[in-house]
Amino acid sequence: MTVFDELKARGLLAQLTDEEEIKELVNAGKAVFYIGFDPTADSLHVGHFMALCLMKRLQMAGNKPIALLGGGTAMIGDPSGRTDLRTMMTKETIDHNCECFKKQMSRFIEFEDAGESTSSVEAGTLNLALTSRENGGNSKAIMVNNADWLRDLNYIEFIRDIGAHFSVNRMLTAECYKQRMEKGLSFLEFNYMIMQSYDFLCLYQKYGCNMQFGGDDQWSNMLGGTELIRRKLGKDAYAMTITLLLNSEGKKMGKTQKGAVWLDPNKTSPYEFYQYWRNVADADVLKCLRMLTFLPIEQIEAMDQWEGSQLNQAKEILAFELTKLVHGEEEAVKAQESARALFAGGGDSDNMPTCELEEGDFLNGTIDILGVLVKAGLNASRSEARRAVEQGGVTVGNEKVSDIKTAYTPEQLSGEGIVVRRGKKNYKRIVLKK
RNA sequence: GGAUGGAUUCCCGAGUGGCCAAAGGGGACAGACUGUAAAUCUGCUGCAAAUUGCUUCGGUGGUUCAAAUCCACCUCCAUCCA
Repeated sequence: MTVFDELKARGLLAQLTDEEEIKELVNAGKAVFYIGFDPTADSLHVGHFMALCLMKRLQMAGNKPIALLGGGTAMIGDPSGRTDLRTMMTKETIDHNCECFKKQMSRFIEFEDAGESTSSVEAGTLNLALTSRENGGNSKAIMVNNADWLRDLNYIEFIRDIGAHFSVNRMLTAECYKQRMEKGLSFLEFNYMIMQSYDFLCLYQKYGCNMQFGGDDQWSNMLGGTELIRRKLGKDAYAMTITLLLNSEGKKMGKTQKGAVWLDPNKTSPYEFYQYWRNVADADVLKCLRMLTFLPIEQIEAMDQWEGSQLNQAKEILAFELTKLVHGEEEAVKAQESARALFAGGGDSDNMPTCELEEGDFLNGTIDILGVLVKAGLNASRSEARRAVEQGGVTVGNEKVSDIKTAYTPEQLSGEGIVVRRGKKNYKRIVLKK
């Protein structure tokens, strides 16, 4: 199966400027494509992950990826599909986020070393990659930051040179501004599309980048780029968007009430990450497997026959595969084992999230259950913890706690400690700090 | 710059002097039922030393025994006019 057919079969493709052309270029490994990532936070999330997977897939087929960090565009903020203004970030925050993105991305995608493209290299594999300076031979990715060409732009020059090619009338009809037409759109944000279009032009000129991929919400911005290239250079460039990963209720996936599901293990632990996918709705499992994992498409199609509780296995596979991709096999195994131990009952609790209590946490030699819940982060406040206990949602060991006055002494927590559960899925082991 | 309307708890939104920690809905959380799913039903949803106390209704001051509610100024947003 060709890459293009595979992408299609996985339901990843949303909109394309020219299907035949793109298909041909991509299958032949001749595309130089870019995907932009605006550093709006200090970690990548699931949406970025999909884009990185796409990058990986195309790279494996011999195409050359360019990862564009939006150190310049993040100064403006993309209004696409948003109902409100993004909070403005300082340069320092943006630069810091760029660094974080860089590190995370290098885990998924193979990048050229700095300076590699000019100097000769000794390692055999790299040499091979450099046999041709044309896009065909070298499929190692490069990383660029649009801060390099956007931040120092001269305003007058820019609007004469680039701005003149944009029709405000047309821009206003763009889908991505729809929601903002009701609530208000500042001139600052209105410029975002032009910046992104300019990026494409720059990359086209500098690296021969002839394709741009991105989330489906980027469609308008991407078209701006292809059009600009045609007007400025009279050349064809292509754009293609990835389907947004929506759940059966039409909401974006990868979001929890606490916020995004991050790829950074310090922001979303491998266990939480695993649990997120373990808990997707029946209706969404197959879609997620297709769009997010690298499992052979035939294998996924076979699971399509599964029904009812058998789907639980599919969820386990999904959770495991994704955790493996993001955090590595070792972490994935750990997460799976602790999940099985907790939900299948009893067993090994070695990998359970643990909270250590110190001497100061005890008042008059004891700590009450509410204190434990808050300390363990299972509840945000004592009031909340109280409610959880009163409604019968708290279990210590195998015993339901029904009295909010229940208290524990350091002796009760010594050794193995106790396992506290709030609700069905939130566990924490409490031990004494040594 | 002018006119008008607006800002209420996680979100939407009611409240126009005491009966207001603030209706209703959504979401979240907990319970029942299940398959760590969905749907449904029930409870619950500011904080705390908890039949009580404390802090909240864009901001700052003021009137009053009493202010989300009245007054003044300010900030921000939307619509129309320029």
